[in-house]
Amino acid sequence: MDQNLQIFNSLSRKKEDFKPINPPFVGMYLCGPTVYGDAHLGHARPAIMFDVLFRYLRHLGYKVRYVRNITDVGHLENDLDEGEDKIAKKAKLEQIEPMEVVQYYTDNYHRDMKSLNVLSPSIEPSASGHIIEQIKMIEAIIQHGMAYEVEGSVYFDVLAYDAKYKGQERYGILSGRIIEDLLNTTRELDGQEEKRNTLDFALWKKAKPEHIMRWPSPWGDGFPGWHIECSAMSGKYLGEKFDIHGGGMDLLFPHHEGEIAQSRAANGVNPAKYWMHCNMITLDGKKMGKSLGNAISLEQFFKGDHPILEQAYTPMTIRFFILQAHYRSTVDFSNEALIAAEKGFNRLMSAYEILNKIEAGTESTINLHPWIQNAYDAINDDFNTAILISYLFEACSWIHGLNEKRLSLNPTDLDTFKKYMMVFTEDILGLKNEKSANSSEEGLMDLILNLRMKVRANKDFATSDEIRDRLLELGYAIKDGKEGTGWGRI
RNA sequence: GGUAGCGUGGCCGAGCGGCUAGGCAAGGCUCUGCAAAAGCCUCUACUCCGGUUCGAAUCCGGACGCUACCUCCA
Repeated sequence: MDQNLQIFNSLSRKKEDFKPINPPFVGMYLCGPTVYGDAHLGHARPAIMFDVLFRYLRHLGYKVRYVRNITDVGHLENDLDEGEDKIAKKAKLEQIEPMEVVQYYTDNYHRDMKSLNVLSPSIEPSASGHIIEQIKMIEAIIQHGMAYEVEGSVYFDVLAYDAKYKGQERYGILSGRIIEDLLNTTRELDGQEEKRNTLDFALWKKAKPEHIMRWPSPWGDGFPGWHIECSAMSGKYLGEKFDIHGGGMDLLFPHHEGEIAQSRAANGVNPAKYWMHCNMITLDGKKMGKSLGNAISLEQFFKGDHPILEQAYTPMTIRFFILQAHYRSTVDFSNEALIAAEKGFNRLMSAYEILNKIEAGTESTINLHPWIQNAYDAINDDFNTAILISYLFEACSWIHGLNEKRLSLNPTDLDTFKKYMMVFTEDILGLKNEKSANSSEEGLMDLILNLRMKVRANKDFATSDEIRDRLLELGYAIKDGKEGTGWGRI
């Protein structure tokens, strides 16, 4: 916990020292997915970024409660009165129960996150399970005069809110938006006559008779608005004021701005001390997004099943690829970039494996301490995983040096080196070797390679090359080396 | 139009005033029966134009180009 962690706070647009509100406890909340479609590359980024955050805070000794929600109600297709719940729409399309859609895509999301070695959050609440909390919160906002009911729907009164907090934290504090500008530039949308102001947003929407997802409320049957779920659930599990709230940059406005306004209106406080936003993953320089139709699902990446993909990419390649860029930068997807990431990652993992076989020497020719501190400094500097990875590659070349006896470490230092390689690679970055060979395969290959070695000793290169070529056809690459012959699946 | 931000070597990507990451590709070398693999070495870039400074990719001003948000979005 004695590391000097700095986090870029979207609220102040500056890096700030991380000081938890209630050490050693840390509460963090990440806006999870709306489960109406397959998880795509864009979902992976915040999940991985918060995973590293979660892992690191735990590594530092904090007691972390990590809440990541599942949004399974309430997202309007648009802000029109005809607006229809996303889940309901999908359900109608596929002729199934809305909760069936939710279950299916939630399972998919979990499966993909698990492949990416993303740890489960401490609590994963769903919006549909917290309707009562949301209603209570809306009632509080109405009571404080910052929301109003019209025809069974409830809207947040942005101007009333702004008037109340003028001079302190106006509406727009997070996104830098200015009410007057918004009033001038907000597009004219139809069907907004219920609202007092175009900026107002729905807290509760009346459900039409044909609407299938609906809950009873003091204002009649309906469903919650988009932003209220996160406010209600974060408040319930993390308290009115917690440490870190995050999500994709596209949620900064209006979603997170709305959350701040709702929480302040209901209980007077900005819910989070630090707001973190990760940038977009782009495809040909354009944001990858479901609604833009250019999203490639994680499953498609893992299987190579998409016209744009030249090959399949393993989950760890995806994770490594994302970690190689800083979370606040956009990262542009391309086959070339992913293939580069794949090769780099394999090199890292093969060195990591060799490390286990290194034997200690009598003295140390590597000074580990600056390296360890540099690596910590990198992660402390607003999670600069790219820099941290560069130190891992420095370590790679040491490992090769140790392996070839050009370098040496005494027993204590070797243990330290191994320990920190594990800390940085596995514990913090969550990278792991995914080479999977079952034991019978292992045995068979040992047998074949031993036979080939004998043949080679007799200079029967025709046979040895035949073995090599036939194995290649079967998808196994032979790697002759000084220390014997290794192999790998292609 | 408003609000954030970006423009770095063949490609991807760090960088927050001097020490000028890292990965991939490329070239060379080592190893090797050959090949592959692997390892080692090499490769000095910051869109443009001004300014501040002893010194700028890094700060300031301007131009051009690009992106995100302002509608659902990770």
